[in-house]
Amino acid sequence: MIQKLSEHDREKLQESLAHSGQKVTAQREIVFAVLLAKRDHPTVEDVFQRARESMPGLSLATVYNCLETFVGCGLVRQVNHERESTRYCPNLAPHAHFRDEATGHVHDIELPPEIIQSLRSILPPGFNSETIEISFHGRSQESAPRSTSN
Amino acid sequence: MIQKLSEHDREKLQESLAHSGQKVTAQREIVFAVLLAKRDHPTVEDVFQRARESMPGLSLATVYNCLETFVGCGLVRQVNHERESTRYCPNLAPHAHFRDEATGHVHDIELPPEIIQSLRSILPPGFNSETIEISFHGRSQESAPRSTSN
DNA sequence: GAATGAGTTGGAATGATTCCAACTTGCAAG
DNA sequence: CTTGCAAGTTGGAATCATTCCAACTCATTC
Repeated sequence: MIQKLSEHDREKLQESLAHSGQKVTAQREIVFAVLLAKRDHPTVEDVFQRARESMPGLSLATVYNCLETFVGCGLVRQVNHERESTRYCPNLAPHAHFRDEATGHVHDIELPPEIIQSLRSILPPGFNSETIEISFHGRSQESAPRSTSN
Repeated sequence: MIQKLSEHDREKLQESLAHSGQKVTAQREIVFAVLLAKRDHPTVEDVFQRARESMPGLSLATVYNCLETFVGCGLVRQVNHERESTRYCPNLAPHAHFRDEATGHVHDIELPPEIIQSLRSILPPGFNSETIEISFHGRSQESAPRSTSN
């Protein structure tokens, strides 16, 4: 069961939505809360399942709508990997993604500003980029058994 | 109509396929030739249309099969952008992609090795990345009218 | 020249996403 | 109030890229 939004998060939601002429609804609150509660880059289906625990009547279409709305007003980012289901991420700081091919998990990798700068600098003249997406693909030790010595 | 493969390209095809125990077929030759002929990151459907001009009986399933085979033996790369159709790219040098949101075109951006190095260096310990994908998203001046003064 | 196996084929199946028309809700104007 | 509107929600149908599958082709080997 998902916790209600903190006052702070509700305000963020309210402001971002208002900014593009939209309203806070019960469904949007829950979907947003689900995203904040477990930042494991859930798919639409994941969000749907989790949100339904708090609101059994919620429909899948609404989850799609809410997520699209959030992306539109800059509250969350989409994360695509190959042709798999789209995942969603409420981390707004500039970051890359690391996709563990063993587990399928996605991890955020912080992106230092100088890297972003140097990436921009490799664009030939005449190319203006608004967004840069970086994704690593490999294996991490997350699922490997931890050394038992500590 | 697609030109036949050069001797050099046919050899590359033959070797890469042989390397993973597969054979050169007429269909694979044509599909490969299509990729080399126009490096505009075609979709499967694009490749299908172009290849059919030379081989009208070719089936879409075969184009999917050929492209998958090529990816498997390292002859071409897949390029995904959001949830659009997968595109294919025979440029094997390390490069990023720039996606022009006005035209939908994809451009290759050369990636200097030191950038790749510095990107690898931001991964926390325990993360081993085999591949890094970088895609820019914005507008280029490709379709803007050139200055008429030169 | 029959058997084998890789490759090809067309059509059916899948699965994520989008579309749509009906329904609900909150609110503002009469 | 209560009527009407606009925004949001809903479930189911439609879409579309991709995958699956079983039948077929073809070159090779015994």
